[in-house]
Amino acid sequence: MVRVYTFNDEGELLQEEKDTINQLAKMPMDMLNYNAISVVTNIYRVAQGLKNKMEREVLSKQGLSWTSFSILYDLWIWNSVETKKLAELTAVSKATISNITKTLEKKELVYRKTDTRDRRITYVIITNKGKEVMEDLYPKFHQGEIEIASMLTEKEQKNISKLLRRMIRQNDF
Amino acid sequence: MVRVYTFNDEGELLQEEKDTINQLAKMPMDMLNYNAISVVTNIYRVAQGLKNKMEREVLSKQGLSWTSFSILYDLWIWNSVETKKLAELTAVSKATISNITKTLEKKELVYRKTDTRDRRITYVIITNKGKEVMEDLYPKFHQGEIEIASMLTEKEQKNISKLLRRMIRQNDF
DNA sequence: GTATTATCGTTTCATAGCTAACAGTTTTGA
DNA sequence: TCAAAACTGTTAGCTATGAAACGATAATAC
Repeated sequence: MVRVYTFNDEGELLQEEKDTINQLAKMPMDMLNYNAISVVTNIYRVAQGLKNKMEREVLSKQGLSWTSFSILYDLWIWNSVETKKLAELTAVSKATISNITKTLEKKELVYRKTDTRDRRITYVIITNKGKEVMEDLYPKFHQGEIEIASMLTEKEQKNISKLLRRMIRQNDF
Repeated sequence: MVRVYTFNDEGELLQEEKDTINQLAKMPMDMLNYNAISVVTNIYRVAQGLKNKMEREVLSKQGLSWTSFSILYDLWIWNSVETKKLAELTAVSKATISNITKTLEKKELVYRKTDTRDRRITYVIITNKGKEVMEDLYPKFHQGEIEIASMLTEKEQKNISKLLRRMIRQNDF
């Protein structure tokens, strides 16, 4: 759960940090936007926390990483997806997809198949064993999501989702 | 920017996905908590987006990863920190700290020093070159934070931070 | 119709990240 | 006192991650 700043209990940046930034970065304290710092830091911390929680409590049961699980989930939904499409969907590099697919293939959860017409294209296809793994993991994964979000009321959940989607859209994430 | 679910423009899960989950995971659609799905997915997506943006637009100038930057930031503030403390602060394993510290040492941004009294303890200390790197990077990093958060009003920024901090506290992230 | 260009996936090489094993050091306990 | 236990950091061995180079294939241009 990597984080940059140190906050106190009220979510305020420590005075010592403010002073250091002021002196060392030659940035007067009134040039620092504390709200922006807080938004970015807290989003990242929650994201890392939930990734770690899921990998530790759910995905480790099947020896899968978050990204492996994401890819296997896509294949569970779509059955067969081109390597290139997987890279776009999960927004990791094609090299990473290549590696992860290799790992999933070693576990016999997926297999590869070259397109017969355009032989540059490779499809990745989920196996029955892969489907069984997802049938086992998905309900537990979703339970984890519910737990994590349960710290907010339904209204708050809708609200935070709306704000996050705006950030995604306008920042082109 | 790894993500699991596919949403349409309104932030709704695709019907095809609902059906698949329903059939394959034997989870009736009314057992799925869409708000929880949305919260978790969108938080993760924003986090990955901001990490990628920072690494691409800011940190790559000095060849630093997000975690390397976090560690160097801590050292910039505190000057000298024990390896063990760095692992706690950044919440990565001590093995990772060992590796990253080695990389930072190779770049001459930090150096190590063994405690003279308790020789099990190793301090990591920032060099002048490390400080110069932070003086260069930090203002650009903070500018990136401001940009990302600027998609929200000040009131929304305060609100989302409050909700995220509650998730951090109650989930023990 | 062939040469150039574009596309796709893998490989290579580097860092990041984890768990487990290890080595050295200090503390504890009887 | 000194052997056992606890602590700290590194190493070993694995997967994940990306950029760049590469090899194979297909599309384009002339």
